[in-house]
Amino acid sequence: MLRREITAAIRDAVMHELAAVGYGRLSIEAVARRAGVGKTAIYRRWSNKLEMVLEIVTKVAGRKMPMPDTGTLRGDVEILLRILATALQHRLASQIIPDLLAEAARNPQIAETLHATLRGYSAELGTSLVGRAVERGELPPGTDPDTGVDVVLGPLYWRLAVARGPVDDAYLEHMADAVVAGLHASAASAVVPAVVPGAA
Amino acid sequence: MLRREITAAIRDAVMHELAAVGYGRLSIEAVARRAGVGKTAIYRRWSNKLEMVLEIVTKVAGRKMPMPDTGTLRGDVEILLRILATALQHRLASQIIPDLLAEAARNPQIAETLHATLRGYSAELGTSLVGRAVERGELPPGTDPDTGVDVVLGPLYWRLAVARGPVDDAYLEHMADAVVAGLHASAASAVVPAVVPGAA
DNA sequence: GTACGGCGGGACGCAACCGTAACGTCGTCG
DNA sequence: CGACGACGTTACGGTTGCGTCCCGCCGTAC
Repeated sequence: MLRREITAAIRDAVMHELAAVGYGRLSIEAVARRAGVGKTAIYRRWSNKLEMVLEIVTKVAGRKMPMPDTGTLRGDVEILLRILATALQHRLASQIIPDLLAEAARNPQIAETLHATLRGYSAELGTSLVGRAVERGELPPGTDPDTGVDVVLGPLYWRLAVARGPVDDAYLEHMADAVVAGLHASAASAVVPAVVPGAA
Repeated sequence: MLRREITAAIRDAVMHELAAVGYGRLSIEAVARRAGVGKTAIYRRWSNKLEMVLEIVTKVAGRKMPMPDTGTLRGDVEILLRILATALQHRLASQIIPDLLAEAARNPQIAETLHATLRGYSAELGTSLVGRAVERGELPPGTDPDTGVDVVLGPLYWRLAVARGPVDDAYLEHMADAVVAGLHASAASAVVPAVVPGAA
């Protein structure tokens, strides 16, 4: 029976170590040191650095993201931006996420795991955000949810994770306006003809 | 007199090694091996892994980005998206850029160098793209160039470097429409009052 | 009370790198 | 021709990490 507190300590140490040195430099010994644990305890649970990191990260990332329905597209977008901004400003997340994304560019197994998770979020987000807007009549049917997700998440991710610029309330407000306008425009320009019932 | 061909071989090897294993795992010995060069030749040029990478990367990134003036905001945006899409799909760039960005999150010196370069591009882009649109009357005066840059670059970066989804001509067209709309909206919602001469 | 199993600690042999130093080679300049 | 300097090679001692093994400790279940 593996002791839970030990497992928890290891998970915690992995996340911090990941943030501190990145996946490439992460060593089992450093994790053990930080967790105050013997290497044995780690190898008893996972057989690989890769396996260990993937299991731990997916377990963390698997937590459901809240996706409230505010009743308007603008409201949904704004709340989503706020959630994302908060998440991306957490110390651990802001270091681990870009690191794993970079690592995914060269490790197929990490890429698969990461992008599966991301696809999950995106799909959920696309259907709930764009889908509900379509139902409300705020966006035309046939709007592409994927493109919509890019428009919503891209700018804020760029600012927070790439440019590392400041984000305040006013910025989020303006961005929400811009995003909603962008959604309308991308929907309008997507000349995907609606399915006409009975047509050949 | 250090031999140029050797220096060039080392530069090349560093870029490839950076793409293959990332900054964290990059070793001088591996660079020397790949370049077909002795370690001595490397230490004769740089004293550090950090110094070496920074010098090489900034030299590569320092190449001027073409920023044509098409006469319309829509045209400028579209051509910019095409340039960015091409750049981000290059094998080396698509692996090195995210890697260094992730590394920047924990190495102040890399962060400083990278963000200085990025600020340079952004400033140039903001003044030329947004600035010219303002001069033409396509955007209201007082439009924030920084927010504009986020709106323009963010979505495409997200799709190419994060979600790793496909990008074709149609996508770029829709995205250009969305971005232009977003720029208008963010400009309109930015209630930065124009400076009234003579006001208190 | 005894057997069991997870635990930390420590040591193992092996491999990769670090940064430096001492060679001998080769092209170039004078 | 001779000196010089950049080069590749090899070796150095030292560090770090790997994955495995054994030890003695300790709580729990029987």
